[in-house]
Amino acid sequence: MPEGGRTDAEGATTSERILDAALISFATRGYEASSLDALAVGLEIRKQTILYWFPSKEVLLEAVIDRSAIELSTALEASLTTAGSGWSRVEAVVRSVFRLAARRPELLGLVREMGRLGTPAATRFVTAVEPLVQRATGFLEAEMDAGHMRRHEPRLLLLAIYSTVTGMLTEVDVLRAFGEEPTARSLVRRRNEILELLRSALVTDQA
Amino acid sequence: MPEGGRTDAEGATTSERILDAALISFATRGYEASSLDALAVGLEIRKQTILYWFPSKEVLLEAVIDRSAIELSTALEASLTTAGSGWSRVEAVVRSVFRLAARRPELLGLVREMGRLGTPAATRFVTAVEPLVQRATGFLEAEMDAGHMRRHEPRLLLLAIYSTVTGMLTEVDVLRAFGEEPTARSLVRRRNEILELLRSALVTDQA
DNA sequence: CGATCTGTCTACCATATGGTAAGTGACCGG
DNA sequence: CCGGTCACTTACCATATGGTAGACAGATCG
Repeated sequence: MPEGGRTDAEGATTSERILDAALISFATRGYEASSLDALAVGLEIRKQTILYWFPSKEVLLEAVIDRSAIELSTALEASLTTAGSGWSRVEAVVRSVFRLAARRPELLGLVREMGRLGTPAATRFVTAVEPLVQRATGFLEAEMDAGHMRRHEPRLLLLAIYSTVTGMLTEVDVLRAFGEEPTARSLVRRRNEILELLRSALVTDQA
Repeated sequence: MPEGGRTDAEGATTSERILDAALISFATRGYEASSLDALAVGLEIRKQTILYWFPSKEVLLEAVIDRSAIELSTALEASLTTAGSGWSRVEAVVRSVFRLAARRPELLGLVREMGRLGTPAATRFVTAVEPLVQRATGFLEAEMDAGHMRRHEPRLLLLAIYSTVTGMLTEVDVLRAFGEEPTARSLVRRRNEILELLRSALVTDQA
């Protein structure tokens, strides 16, 4: 009972394949600039098959958002729970975001696209990720109270970290302007730079 | 000799008004999602008037990019030259970016849009801003050599600063998720947070 | 076997898009 | 006062878009 359409050679259902392709297109070209026709051609499928699974383009967007929010939350939630305490935990989360970006760059790209799709799409995403933000700010606050980190407004600090990380991960063209090619080696370099920066900005006792 | 079309009540020529409206639309809705028809309606002008001044949508984009790059460079170049040395100079630049963002948010929005418009649009912008990057990295390197700042890879550091600042300025929806309303008061708060963060990350002797 | 359901397809359609061609009226130098 | 240029307009067009209606093949089931 596949549920989601016929499965292809690799065992992916049709609706999954559509979601994958849509995510990539939305994240790179943007939602409005992505056409169902182009999507269909890329999938070697007729446009109406897309509209069979997702009755409108907007519904497709919502499905993409929901799935991505879950995937993102799961990955981050995991590293937020597992890792140690204090700075090492911040480091673990940043590392896991970079790992995610290397494996599925579209996910980060979609986050970036959220800004453009105002209400209600962005709201939907934001709501889905909200618990994650809560946990993260809670953690930061506790660390500051314990004196392990320099005191900052937790939400603003988180926003700054988020901005820095996603920016350094997604702005490929700006990256090129700064002389960084989008290679795996460069990704590691950027990750280390961010970690260094954050550490010197946050940690009080460099133990 | 106005050069640029008839001047309206406020003395703006037609082509200037088109450029202004296009900048705002490209920056907020995105280039592909902006239609010449919509632009024309907003300006209470016929679409063909737009195509009279800018023979194609792409040419219009290039014009918007060029003008924005100049405006941006001028503003930053000024604060990079005027201000003192060391940390106070970094602070001055960040402050001037925030001032620019308060006055003309579209400019920062367009920078954000660059990523999506791959070659050749992004290249065009990047080339125009290139000298600025050179000056900035040069300055940072000198400060590090002088021991006023913690040592980092200058280009990566600049990229990180850029990411943080533009992120905290442009991601309105994400902002809301973090509980920040896009008000003037919030803007000041975000600016101060960034300055604090950067200072503790960069400055060695807190003099 | 026949009825029904599922997944995909063909055929269309109204609208919006960027762009071409050809006007129209105001101004301007000779 | 008249020919031409400038700024802007109306008329139109090919294409692309999201979406509707309905046919068709294969599986499932009574």
